[in-house]
Parts: sequence; structure tokens; C-alpha cells
Amino acid sequence: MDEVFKALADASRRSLLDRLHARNGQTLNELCEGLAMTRQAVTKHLAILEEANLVTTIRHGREKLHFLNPVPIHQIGERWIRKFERGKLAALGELKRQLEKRDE
Amino acid sequence: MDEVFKALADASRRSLLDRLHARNGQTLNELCEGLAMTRQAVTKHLAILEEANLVTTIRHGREKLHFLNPVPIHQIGERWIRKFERGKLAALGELKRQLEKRDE
DNA sequence: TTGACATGCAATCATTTGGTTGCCTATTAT
DNA sequence: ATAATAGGCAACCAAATGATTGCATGTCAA
Repeated sequence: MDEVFKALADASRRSLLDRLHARNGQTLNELCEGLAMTRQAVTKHLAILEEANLVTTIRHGREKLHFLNPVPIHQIGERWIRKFERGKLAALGELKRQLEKRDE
Repeated sequence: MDEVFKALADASRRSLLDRLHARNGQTLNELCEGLAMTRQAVTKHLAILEEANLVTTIRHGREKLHFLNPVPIHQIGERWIRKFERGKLAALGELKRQLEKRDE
């Protein structure tokens, strides 16, 4: 879980996920196109995404195809974000009450 | 958005949010209790959470009360995670297809 | 088979990050 | 008044991070 959060913390990596979401199964060079980064930098980002299981790859000859794995993202939503949504209204209510109390 | 992702990337900060979720409106010292970190380290984490608008504070005499703001978390869920859930089945399907193609 | 293409590996570098220590200020309680 | 309490500020430090460059390897096509 921590690895996923860490992987998602970088805007370049989130944009790589966006690219794969737009078109899945791209090669490293395709993913590099138009980015203000060297290929090696992209390689490192992809390695981190792969480590976090957000991206799966398969070699196809001399090419490496990258596929988005949406499962960990879904899990963040289910296991983490949802927890905070339950207490959401209560939290805001309590905050509002305290803010008003400030003027007493 | 980037600030929120960055703020959530650290396990200590997520655990501070957990603590506030368990009991909202805690002081700095309360949030420090039982943590293997100095008060100043916690202060810095809270500053980052506050900067990302995940935590709101109000001074109450010499105490500073910390409140969880669940809105940015909710936005991550709505604006970011949901996007990937829509393509979820398609993505997994395409991955499966490619994996099978590997053996050709 | 040999040159071009796709990717991998390793060393290096600057910056950011997470943390510490030491001291200072403001507020409350005795 | 003064001591204790709650928090703030600043300098400093080690380690992690994001990125680069240079070279190596593996694969395909002419």
C-alpha cells in the first residue's frame, strides 16, 4: 500500500499512468515521446510503477510493452479513501462547531 | 492535487490523518503521543498536511487544535481514482489478451 | 553480417525530504 | 511573579529522490 502511495506521489508517474490509460500496451519509446525527460528517467519511473504493481510489462522481441494494472488504484479507493468518506460529514460538522466556538 | 498526493505519500502523515479520523480536534502534543518522532518532526508533517488542505487548525489559547478535512481525499477519489475504474475491465482484458498472445 | 533500433546498467549529481537539536515566545496555573 | 506548559523557529544532517551521461547488450532488418 505504501509503495502505491509513493508511486502515485510523482506527477510524471501519474502522467505515465494517464498515457497508458489513454492507450494501453505502449513501448518504452512510445511512452517517452514528447516528454521533457530522458529515456532513462522514464525507465526509472516505470520501474517504480512496476514495483508498486501499477504497471505490468511483457517483452515482445526487443520491445517491452507496458500495461496499466488498475487494481491497486481501486484498492486505494476501497480500503483507504472510503474510510475517510464515512466520517466526512461528521468531521466537517465538528470543525464547523469548533470554528464557531472560537468567538466565544 | 499534486500537493495532496505528495502529502499522502508518507506513512507517518497518513497515520496522523488516521489519528484525526479516530478523534478529531487534537492538539499537537496529543498527536505526538506514542510516536517514535520528536514533536518538531510531527509539526513539519502537520504543516505539510495543512498546506495540502488535508488538515485545518484553530488556535485555542496556547493550544492548537487539528481537524481533518476530508474534502481533498474525496476529490482524489472522484477526480482521479474513478477515471481509472471506468477503464478497469477493459484494461485487464487487454492485458490478458496480450499475455496469451505471448505464447504464439 | 552488420548497422540500426530498443532497452538495460552503472556511476554520478543536485535537490528534496524526514528528521534532529537547541533555543525562543506565548499562555496558563500556582 | 514565576514556573510549567504548548507551541514556533532556525540551523543542520543523512538519506532518498529524480535526473543525467556514457556505455553495454540484445534483437531485427537490409
